[in-house]
Amino acid sequence: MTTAQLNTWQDVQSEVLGRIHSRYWKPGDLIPNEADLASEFGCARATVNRALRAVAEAGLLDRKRKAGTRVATNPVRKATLSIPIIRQEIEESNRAYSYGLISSRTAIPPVGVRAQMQLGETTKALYVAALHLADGRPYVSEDRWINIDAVPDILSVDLSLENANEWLVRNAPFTRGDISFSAIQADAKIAEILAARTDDALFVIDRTTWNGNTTITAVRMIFHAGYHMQTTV
Amino acid sequence: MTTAQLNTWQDVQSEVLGRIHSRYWKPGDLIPNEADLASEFGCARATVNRALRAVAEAGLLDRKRKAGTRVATNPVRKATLSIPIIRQEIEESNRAYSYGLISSRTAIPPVGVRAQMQLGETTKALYVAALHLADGRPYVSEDRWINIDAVPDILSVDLSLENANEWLVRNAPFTRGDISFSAIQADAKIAEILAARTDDALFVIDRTTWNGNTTITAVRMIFHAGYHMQTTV
DNA sequence: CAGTGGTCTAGACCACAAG
DNA sequence: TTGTGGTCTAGACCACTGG
Repeated sequence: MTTAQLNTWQDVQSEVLGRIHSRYWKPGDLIPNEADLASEFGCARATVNRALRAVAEAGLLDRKRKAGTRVATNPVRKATLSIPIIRQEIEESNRAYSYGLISSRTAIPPVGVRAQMQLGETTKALYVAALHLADGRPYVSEDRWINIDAVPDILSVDLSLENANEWLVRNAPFTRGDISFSAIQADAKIAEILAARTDDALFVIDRTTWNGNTTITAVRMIFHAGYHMQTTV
Repeated sequence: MTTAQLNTWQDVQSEVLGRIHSRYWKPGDLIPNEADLASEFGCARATVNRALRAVAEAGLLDRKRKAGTRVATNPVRKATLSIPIIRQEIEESNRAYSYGLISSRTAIPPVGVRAQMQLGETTKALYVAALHLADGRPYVSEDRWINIDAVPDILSVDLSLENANEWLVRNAPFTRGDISFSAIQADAKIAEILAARTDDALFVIDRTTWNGNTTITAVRMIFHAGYHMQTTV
């Protein structure tokens, strides 16, 4: 295969992707090393490296020192989904965002939440229930526990005016988060909140965020019936 | 702020993350330019660039030519979830994987699928229904339409022996895919297949994949009741 | 041990966009 | 117009790991 000058790493990347898609390099194949590709493409090795690294991050190549670079046999497609800030998600679809605080109080969390947040049996946390609306219609309900020790300032915030998530995002940076997606059947209570029918299937996101080893908050977001979360690979 | 020599881009990255988390650089702040940081850290500008680019990709910085680099005000957390190959997902949890073909035939797809796949009104496609099991118990049902024009070889594959997804992954590379996650209520038919109860809430992934402008396949995966998809940010 | 990818450097030029 | 990030280069050394 002869190749013209490929000057940018994007050029190299698309050449590489082309060779994979055309099956000129097949799954499992060892491809030439960076130095060889660089001289073939007429560019510097660093440029080839940048391109191959990008393709490897996308999951289409496996790279190992000494062993070389192979076309992935099980191209594990990585979908990057940006965890939406609800307000943005709603406003980007040209609907009016609004927010209602349902309840806010300190209490000892139930055992499940306590375990998830690694809190003691007698440690109180701030419980916040709220509803986000799009064009006045229920969009997602939010059930949140906040670790007061980690974020004491939260107690002085008026959560009927400012949405807890947005306050936390701005004032309580986190280093790590676990996210879980699932489906639940609506019970009478959540059905009423979301204007759904009992037994409707609802999409749920559970998230716990940490700053180092300290839990910041655990939240369950239950979306209105019919919600889809979408992304692209 | 004085800083010792930071020699690797990872060093620079953690210093930068530290300054963001400690709020030494606050959301919205303009941070020094690459050249200044390079001299402060005692490394080359390319090293700083590599570090800042990584942090920006994680969503914590916004970078613009001429305008400089700012700490993101709405740190859009990007969760990368690797779309699982079902067999791997099951085997990694130390359960036995098995697979059953329910049906395989060519037919004209229903209008929704036809639109999604951009097929003509009279174009036939291959329909495959299958069930994946973990330790003999239903794990996920798969309902798939395959564009025969794009992948004619699929017709000569014995899909009772080889799982359609794995065959496609190996033999029909794709350039692009749309994915959607949602929740549905089990009807009698799917409830029976998945050993669930009617009205159970089930987690669903719909995926359409393309090679250039050609649709390869559209698939709906309906997971057993109680399934969680998890990831980390 | 030796080949491969991983990274750093110093310098250079370019593309974009704010003023 | 000009400051900023984006990228390329050529060369160098290092870290990991397969054989």
